[in-house]
Amino acid sequence: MAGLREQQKEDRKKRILKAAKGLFAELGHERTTIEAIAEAAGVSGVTVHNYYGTKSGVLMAVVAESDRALLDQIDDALGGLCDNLVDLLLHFAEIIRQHATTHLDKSIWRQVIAASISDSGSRFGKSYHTLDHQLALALVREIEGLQQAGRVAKEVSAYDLGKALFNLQNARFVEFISSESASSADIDAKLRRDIESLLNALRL
Amino acid sequence: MAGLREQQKEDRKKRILKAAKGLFAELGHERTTIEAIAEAAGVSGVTVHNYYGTKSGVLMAVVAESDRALLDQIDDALGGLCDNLVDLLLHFAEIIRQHATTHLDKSIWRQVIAASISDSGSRFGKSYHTLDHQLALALVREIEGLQQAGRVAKEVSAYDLGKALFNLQNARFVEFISSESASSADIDAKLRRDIESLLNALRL
DNA sequence: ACAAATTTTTTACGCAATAAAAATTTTTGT
DNA sequence: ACAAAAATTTTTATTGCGTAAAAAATTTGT
Repeated sequence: MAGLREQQKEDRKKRILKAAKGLFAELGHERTTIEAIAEAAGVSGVTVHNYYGTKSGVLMAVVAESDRALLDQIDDALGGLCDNLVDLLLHFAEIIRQHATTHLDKSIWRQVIAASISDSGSRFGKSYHTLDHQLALALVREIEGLQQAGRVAKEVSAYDLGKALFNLQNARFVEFISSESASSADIDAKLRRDIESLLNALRL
Repeated sequence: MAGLREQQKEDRKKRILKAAKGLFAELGHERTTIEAIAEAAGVSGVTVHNYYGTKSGVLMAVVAESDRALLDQIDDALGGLCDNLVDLLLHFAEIIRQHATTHLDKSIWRQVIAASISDSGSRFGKSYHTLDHQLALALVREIEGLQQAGRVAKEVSAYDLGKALFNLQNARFVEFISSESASSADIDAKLRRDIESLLNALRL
């Protein structure tokens, strides 16, 4: 049988995630109740808690799923298109924002980011940060390409540079989702100023 | 009387904040109940909600108070001591971490940061971001000093550079509070790599 | 001092989160 | 195939956050 129990667990997890995905998209985070998710998934409310801990835990799991899809395509989407660091980061950031807004609205993302910080020690908090890290690594790989092409100093660590740039991007992403009125173009301009002022700070 | 009502409101606010400050420090965020704060302040639980909206709202107000104290001394603490950008930011970051850890523990700060994102539209969320911005402006002023001294390119906007550096610092600060084991020295080293790799990325 | 306005408190409710007991279902051994 | 054992879900109960509306108390203006 290779574990009927395990199989049923996987089934329930999937059903819960599917139900949650639909309800979150339809009603948002606040108006979606654990009980509603449970009912739609055909389990009890306590079972949802047993699997995902908190409502935000369920939400983070939903996001993790779509983030894995992003990871699968990010290399192709970047694909050596940019020939300099500024364009690379701006393109990267645009992909992230695009992906985020097509899947969930800003208020939901605020909950996701907040939960990833307040529950950073939980299973799903950690899993979220792991995915974030893998996203940063995609940026690192592109930077290595730029170094090969002589567009970035070979002396600097691509990893360090990639993580720093990712952090800059992430700070502006949080700003993006924190204001309903912030447009992608607004944030793009700000991020450009961030990176250009840093890159040119020591060009005396 | 020039407003007895206003006076009493201020009184209640102060009592609530004082009670909350003590309870949060003693018991942490989770084990501190709104009712306990209310009782210690001599008001009803609903009144606490009326003033601060949520438990995290109370917490953000407590933090805002200590942040104002930091703002009053940050210029002196920085006081033109550093003669280059890297040292300046590292010193700035150290002051922030020092201030943070002497007032509240990491778990509380996770709640504060999370609330500032998820409730960014609320009164106290906005006030928190305003204080953050003023902190960044202190950094901007120091950078202007470095530009005068010819240690930073005068062509770049001190404001843009200051905001970018502040964002880098803040990302590492969040990392600092997100892990109980992250030491101030660990984060210092990471932040140094962040800024150095960015500053040197185009030194071909 | 009294009527009006403001503010707090009381009261009630929905939901998240947690814990423990009860019920159900799968697994295991024979 | 069956009964005991083990694992898992459901039921039940409790605490606390957050919100809303009515009731009570207090200040204000005349």
